[in-house]
Amino acid sequence: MATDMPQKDIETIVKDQDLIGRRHLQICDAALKLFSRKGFHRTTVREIAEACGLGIGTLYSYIKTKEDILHLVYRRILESFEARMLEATRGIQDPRLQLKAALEETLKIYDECQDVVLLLYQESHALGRQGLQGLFEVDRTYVGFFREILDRGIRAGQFAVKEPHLLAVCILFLCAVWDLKRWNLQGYTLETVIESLTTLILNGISADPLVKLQPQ
Amino acid sequence: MATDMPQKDIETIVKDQDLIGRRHLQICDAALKLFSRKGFHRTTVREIAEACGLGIGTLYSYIKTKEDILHLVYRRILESFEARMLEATRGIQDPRLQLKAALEETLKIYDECQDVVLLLYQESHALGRQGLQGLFEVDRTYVGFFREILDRGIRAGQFAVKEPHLLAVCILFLCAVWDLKRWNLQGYTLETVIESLTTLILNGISADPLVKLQPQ
DNA sequence: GGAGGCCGATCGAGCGCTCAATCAGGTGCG
DNA sequence: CGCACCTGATTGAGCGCTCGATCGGCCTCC
Repeated sequence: MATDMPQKDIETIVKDQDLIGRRHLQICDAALKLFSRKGFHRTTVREIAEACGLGIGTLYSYIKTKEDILHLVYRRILESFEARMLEATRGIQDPRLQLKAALEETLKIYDECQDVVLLLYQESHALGRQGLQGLFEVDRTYVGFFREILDRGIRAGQFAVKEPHLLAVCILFLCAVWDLKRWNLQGYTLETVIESLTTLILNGISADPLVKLQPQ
Repeated sequence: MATDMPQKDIETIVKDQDLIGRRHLQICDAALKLFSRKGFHRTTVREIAEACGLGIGTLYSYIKTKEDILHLVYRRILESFEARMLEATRGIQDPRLQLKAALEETLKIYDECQDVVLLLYQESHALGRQGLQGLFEVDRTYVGFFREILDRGIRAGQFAVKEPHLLAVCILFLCAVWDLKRWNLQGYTLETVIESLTTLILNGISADPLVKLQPQ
């Protein structure tokens, strides 16, 4: 599962693989905080070095360019998202309930990590072509996950969807509204959003319109 | 209509208001192309000056900072979006049809102006607080427009929506999927997306589930 | 002649990145 | 054990450069 994404392995001066791993974690932690607060462009490499307790030169022993740091951060984030997602929906049989659970978990993740999601949407264009391809790949597996749920629901006759892939993309995208439009959603709670989106989507794709979730 | 948004009027050296207006248009046109192609940060003021046929010094007679240019561009874009939107839905009585028309027009705009929409989502954080407030204001009127349609539909008993504002935000946001996730939507046509989103949303909020649009 | 608009050479702050010097820990030898 | 040696990680001053912004002189038109 995405463990073998197109790695674009970062060139390092240092040889020790174990050390590289630890340092990369260190760098990610520091960079993530700074990027979230100030954005990628406004954060200097010096700041990152200072924040993770390394000299600039040392930092550059573990990366080749500033962009590499962004790449590290993204990779780490998306892997953790995907893991949580799989964990939260594993073993649910009913497609309707599984979709509901997937939506709920994604929104919870997005709620906890709003800084990160903003970073993903706003700064990803700072990556080069190769870096973007890597991101796309991960996103595709995430979307593919929603798509599988939709497909199962369609086969079971519960969902009426003509373009499952398109819809999967839309559903996942819609979750980001909570982060990208939060300034226009003040006053709403996470629970309200979960409920509203779930209702909208489940009703929107339901094959049997009489079985409405949360009819009220 | 948004003509009196919090203007954050740009300080200029030049006095002639008419000239300022023309020059600002000139600057917008040039900057928009460059920003779309290279993003805000990677575009230099020198390039903008050259592209709009002004000297750097002259350009700086019509703005105070580089950020001002972004602000000008955004203002112009959003005003034109709103105008098209109003034009396309004016006079439609049935809330269902009006919502459908609003969705369709928004998606068409977003299709034509994908560079611009990307710019809006990716670079808006380069604006200061004041600039952002201005954007938010315009976005709110745009959202408010969808909200009015929803409210009318609710009063008419056609829509079952608990949180109309939240839903309006979601609907408008969802349209951006066509631009922000286009790399994952290759192969789909604008028409397919319009149809799928319209179906999803109208079914998702319909009070009477038996009246499905495009049941097929 | 002077006010208003135009110009681009110039400034200097700030950036990503390098590299020669330094340090720490392991290894072999007497 | 102690010393010499070596490899590889660490350091930060500084290089080269870019960019936003300025400023003083120039042109044009009333």
